[in-house]
Amino acid sequence: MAEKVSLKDIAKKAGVSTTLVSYVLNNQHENRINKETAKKIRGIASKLNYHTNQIARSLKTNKTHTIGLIIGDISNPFFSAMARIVEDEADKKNYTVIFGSSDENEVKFAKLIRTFVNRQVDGLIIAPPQNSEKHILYLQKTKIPFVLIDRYFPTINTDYVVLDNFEATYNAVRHLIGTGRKRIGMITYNTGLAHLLDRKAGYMKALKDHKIKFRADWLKEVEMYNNKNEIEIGVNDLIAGSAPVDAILFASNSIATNAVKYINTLQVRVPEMLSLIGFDETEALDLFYAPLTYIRQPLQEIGQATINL
Amino acid sequence: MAEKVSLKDIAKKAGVSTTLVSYVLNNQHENRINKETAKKIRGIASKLNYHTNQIARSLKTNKTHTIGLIIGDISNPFFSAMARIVEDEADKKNYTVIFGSSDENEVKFAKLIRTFVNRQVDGLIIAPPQNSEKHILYLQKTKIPFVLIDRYFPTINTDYVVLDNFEATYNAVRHLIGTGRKRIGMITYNTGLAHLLDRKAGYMKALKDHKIKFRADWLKEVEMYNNKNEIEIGVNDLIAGSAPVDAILFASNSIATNAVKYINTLQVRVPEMLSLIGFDETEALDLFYAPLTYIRQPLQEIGQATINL
DNA sequence: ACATTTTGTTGAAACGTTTCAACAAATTCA
DNA sequence: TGAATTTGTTGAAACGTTTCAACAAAATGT
Repeated sequence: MAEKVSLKDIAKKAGVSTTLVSYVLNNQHENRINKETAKKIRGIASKLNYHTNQIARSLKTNKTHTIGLIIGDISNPFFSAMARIVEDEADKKNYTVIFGSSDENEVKFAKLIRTFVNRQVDGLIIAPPQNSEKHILYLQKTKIPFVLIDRYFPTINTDYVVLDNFEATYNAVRHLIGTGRKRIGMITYNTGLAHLLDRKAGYMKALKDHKIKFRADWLKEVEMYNNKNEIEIGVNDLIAGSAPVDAILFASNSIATNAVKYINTLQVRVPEMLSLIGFDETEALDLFYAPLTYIRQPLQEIGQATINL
Repeated sequence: MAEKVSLKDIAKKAGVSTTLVSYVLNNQHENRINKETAKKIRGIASKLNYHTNQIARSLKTNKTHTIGLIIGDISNPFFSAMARIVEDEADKKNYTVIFGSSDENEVKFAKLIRTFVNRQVDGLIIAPPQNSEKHILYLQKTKIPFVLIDRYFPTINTDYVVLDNFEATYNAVRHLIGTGRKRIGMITYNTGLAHLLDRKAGYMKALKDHKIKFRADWLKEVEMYNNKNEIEIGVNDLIAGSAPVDAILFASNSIATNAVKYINTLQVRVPEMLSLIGFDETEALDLFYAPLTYIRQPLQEIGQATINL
């Protein structure tokens, strides 16, 4: 029971060639094939509970109908939301997605690329970590189509789908200023990732354009991982330091979550004493007593654009 | 540039047979093979930037080194945390994971099973939705190893890794009673899924064992999807109905999140007026002004046990 | 009646591996 | 020295598909 059944088995049972079975089951040459034999073949196929061996098919056709998704961490809500959208879009086109978390680690990232390439994925969707330029360049040589999401490398000419991060933070800061805030801090990562530099640049430019002199102690840069402590120190500095701020802009949802958790334990009234703006909506923050403003990424559109590329 | 290079290419360049190349690259028959030729082959392989075609290998070996993960929704924190752990464990054994979200929908679920089986996954990890027994039975015939997680079917004899849900809610309720609560409500799904029935049963039994007479209007059962409204109505009934409760037990993280969000907008002091206990820790709830108690699932252990099976 | 076209079907090669069975040459044994 | 063993290598089949090129039989045209 449940032995593997192949085209050959069907062919034998039907007394025809495997070619014919293949044609019928793939609806090819429909105009040529005898309706009766076709029906018979289909009958046998379903009686034997035949299922195409995709591996064999892939080997022959050189298409795996698989797309690889490499993100920072699938358990991060931002990425898992992304994954869900990619999955749905892929499904519409009958693709399956395999995923891997890089933990923003260049070595793990390289390994994932290698694995996915070996598996002959038809395409890749990638949120590249810092210092991974060379692997992106490698990928280009390999001719496997890929798209960067969320991040990009200004020095490399690739397809990418990212928010206009500069504009996003620029507008956010302008909004804060519009509501009367004058001392605006930001917590971001100490990284060279272009999208984060853009966010920083947008922040700076907005201050400048509104004649607010930027102070170095308004900007806190933390590690990308295990940064809980740093974030708390940063928050402390910002609200209790020599020049306390009246608003903070967080460069990512995970920074925002950690910071807000901490602020939650403090005696700070939000938004009366302190305005907060986050990046990437996340359910986690909905429960904060004061509603947070978000810079929302149009994930749906991003996902779709990506798959289509 | 970047043309596909195969064993044959290496063999030709090295003037040996593909057999030998295969042996060398897979470190087989090491004792037999001439060190020099081995080195030469390896040299050529890396110069040509050879990478095994896993598809071809899989076809021959009948192993794909892929495991399929079918959960309710990858963007649900509980499942994405699960996915992350599965990924890590799989990675340790050099497996890749493909995933799919069933949305608790039996039809989508069946399609995922079919897809993954066609792709010859080596094994499956499944959080089965309601009414999917027949697909599980089908899977058993197919001889593909699989494990159920989070849920199980009492009528089917399978491997599964689930929390002792009965015990968990039993203890939670006992704890509430221990802290003086006497009118304890529960919000769960109106479903036949055994693990949720267990949670309900644990709640009931604990009440009974502590001589608290259960009242039907303490128990609210909501749909598994699009239940925001129902949950809010449920919460309202529980705290403002004819017999207001002094504690609520939520049967899942998503119920808890929705409920707490709503409670957050009300004039209810937690935990003074109302105790809350959730299921499956989720970051979302950390920001609630009052710390919530959780029934935490030992995800790590679950993941490991699962992969090993 | 013969040539042409259409209809229905098939054999065999190919995709890139793995692996069995075999072999010649070199080495060891007695 | 001849037999036995070890060392190093290989040809070819197989995995389950897809697809090209070919063919016979039937139908059509003149």
